[in-house]
Amino acid sequence: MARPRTFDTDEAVEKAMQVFWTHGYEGASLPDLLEGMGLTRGSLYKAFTDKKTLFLKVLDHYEGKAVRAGVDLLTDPGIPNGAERIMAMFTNSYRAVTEGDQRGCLLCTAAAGPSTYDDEIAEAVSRGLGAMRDGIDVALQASPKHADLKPSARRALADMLVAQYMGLRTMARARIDTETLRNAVRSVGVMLA
Amino acid sequence: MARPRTFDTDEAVEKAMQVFWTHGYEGASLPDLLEGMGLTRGSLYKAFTDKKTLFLKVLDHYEGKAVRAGVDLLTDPGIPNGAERIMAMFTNSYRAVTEGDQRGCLLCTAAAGPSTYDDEIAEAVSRGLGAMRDGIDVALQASPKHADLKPSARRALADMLVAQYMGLRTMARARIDTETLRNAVRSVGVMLA
DNA sequence: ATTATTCGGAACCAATCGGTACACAAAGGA
DNA sequence: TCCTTTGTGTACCGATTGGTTCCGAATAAT
Repeated sequence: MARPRTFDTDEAVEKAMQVFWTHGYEGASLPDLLEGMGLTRGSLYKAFTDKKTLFLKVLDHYEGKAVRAGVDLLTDPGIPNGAERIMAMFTNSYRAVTEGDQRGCLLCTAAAGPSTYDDEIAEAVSRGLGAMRDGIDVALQASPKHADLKPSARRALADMLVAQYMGLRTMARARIDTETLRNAVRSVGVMLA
Repeated sequence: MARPRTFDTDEAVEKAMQVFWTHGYEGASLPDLLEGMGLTRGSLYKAFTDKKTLFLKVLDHYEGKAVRAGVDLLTDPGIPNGAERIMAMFTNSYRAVTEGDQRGCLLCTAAAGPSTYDDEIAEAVSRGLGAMRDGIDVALQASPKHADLKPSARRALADMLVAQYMGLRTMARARIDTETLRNAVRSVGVMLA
């Protein structure tokens, strides 16, 4: 009954995510997005309403992909010791940098940027970080050294580790030297050991 | 021999800092800055060359003021236990939020933003964070529990604490609930105790 | 008083911003 | 086949961006 889309919406969101991830929300211009997504203004606005709505979709996508991957790792029973799962998460972040990815974490970049003045973005960021916190909490329950912490204390430790994660990834984005990042990760390991 | 400035440069930089602190580098428009600083385009460009140069000046000013205050606290012999100094720094950050200041840390915002693509800004951010790290390192030397760590391990712990600080302040900027921030600070206290 | 010099202010600039309007293309239902 | 509906592409929009130019005003040295 009507002309079908010639592009895949999910693919387009995925590509938009790459653009936002690199340039940040405000730093990504419409032309940047159009080129990265491989479509024209008409299509973008028809399918995604406007830039902010697209960004919210991208944040959802990021949660369902990057955050989800992290949570999967944090809850992976294949690694019996939960502290090791947490360390794997931090080590992965470090390795991303050494392998050339200095974009940090999209959620963290959004936290420092548009979530300051936009409630919906702030809410999405908060949701994503909350998911990470819960994942860490589950991992801590599987850590011999932390399993019998009081739930409130364990949860507080998880909050601290989320902050640690954010700081680490923000430092990566600022191109802080890898030695410093390595040190920070190492110290987290000492703390959890 | 020539007409003198009718405004004080340091005062102008201080006011510019407030604007950048609130809106971030890219988010602060020229009109924002002009209004906040109380001068016109002609004066601003005559005195500060351009927006980026002004921002670098602002970062210097921030280092000489906010960062310096933090380092002073971290090295304050009036608090004999260095771990307590560090906790005072984190507690101050938390209190800033409860008192209504959700702007976070200018350095951290710059880290997530323009330092990604501008080398000079990245360098200034790195320098400021390095100063904090050194301050924390000094504090750790004055902590009975950490004084006899190997210097490399102590330094690594300081790096971790800087990341923790960045994460905490970035979360504050994203308006994460104060309970979470409180938890994170509390856990840092447990770790250092 | 004259002059050299810099300041402050406003007009102005091209470029870019996010977003809209509209004509055309494509597809399925009648 | 025609018509309705929706996607696509392009031209266009006003607003805003950071930055420049230029002129009158102010000041200090001569």
